[in-house]
Amino acid sequence: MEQALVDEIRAFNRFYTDIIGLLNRNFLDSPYSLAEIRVVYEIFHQQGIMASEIMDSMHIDKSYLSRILKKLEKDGLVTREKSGEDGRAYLLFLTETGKTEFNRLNRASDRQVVRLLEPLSGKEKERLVELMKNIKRILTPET
Amino acid sequence: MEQALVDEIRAFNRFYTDIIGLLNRNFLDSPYSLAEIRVVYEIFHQQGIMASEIMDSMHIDKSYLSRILKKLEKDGLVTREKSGEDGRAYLLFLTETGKTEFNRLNRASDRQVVRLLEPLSGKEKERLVELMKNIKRILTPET
DNA sequence: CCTAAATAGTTGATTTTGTCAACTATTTTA
DNA sequence: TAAAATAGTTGACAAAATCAACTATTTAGG
Repeated sequence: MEQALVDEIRAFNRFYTDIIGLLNRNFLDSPYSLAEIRVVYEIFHQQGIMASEIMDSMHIDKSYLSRILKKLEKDGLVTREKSGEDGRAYLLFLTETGKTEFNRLNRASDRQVVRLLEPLSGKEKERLVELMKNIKRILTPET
Repeated sequence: MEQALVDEIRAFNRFYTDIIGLLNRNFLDSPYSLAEIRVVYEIFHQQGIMASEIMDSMHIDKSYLSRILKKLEKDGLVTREKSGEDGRAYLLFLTETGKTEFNRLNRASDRQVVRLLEPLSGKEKERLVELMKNIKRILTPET
């Protein structure tokens, strides 16, 4: 095992965990938890998704998810309708309110990203995004 | 605000949150929480650190940290001694047991990293680590 | 085609994680 | 040298997450 590589990756993970923590911190003074926001994100990006799919992608307990969805529905961010194909399942959708709220939440986080980028030159910003794209490319298995 | 850049960074964060989640998942079937492991990490890397310093770097409530330290001390991973310079403070150290345990915890996580790297060629691995180093360099403010 | 196993989702009970306020004991500031 | 700030602890509580048991439906195998 190439321990040096593994160590570097561990170091990066620790470093980047802090960055993500910084950017997530302002979600925390919204009325929603990170898990709840993440659920909204999943539905935003895949209208009509089933709870069990969210459960798989988030690695979250189905009972916990069920309660999160109940709250989001109560708050009017999410609606569900019975699946035609599977009588046990519901299809989840963001309401207009849900979409608006999702964008509102992201704007606060975006401001934080902008603050993070502030000290960088235009060239550095471009380069950063290039690097990120490349990491994604390498770590995303070919289809 | 360069929205395209911000969007890319948001996408990367979401992507990398999943990676970190994957790598952290096997910490979760250790007897320690991520917060506890992180505290051990901080002490490992700075023997003699004070609780208040950990509190600042982890953005964790001091009462919560106090209880984590109590548990780690009870388990024999951490010891503390009164600071000579500040009569209110304690200096924290990992015991040999603590160091051993910290390495044991990391080994499980390392195996997961190796698994993640498996599908990559040697060249891709090198490149990945290069990219990570560059991101760190860009995002770390000059001293 | 019909029973057994698997899956989607809910609910109740509980544990774990994290926060808040109040407190003691020191140290710093002005 | 009194007032404010800081290090850390404790008790009470709230939020987040898990576990087991359950209903209802669907899928798989004999």
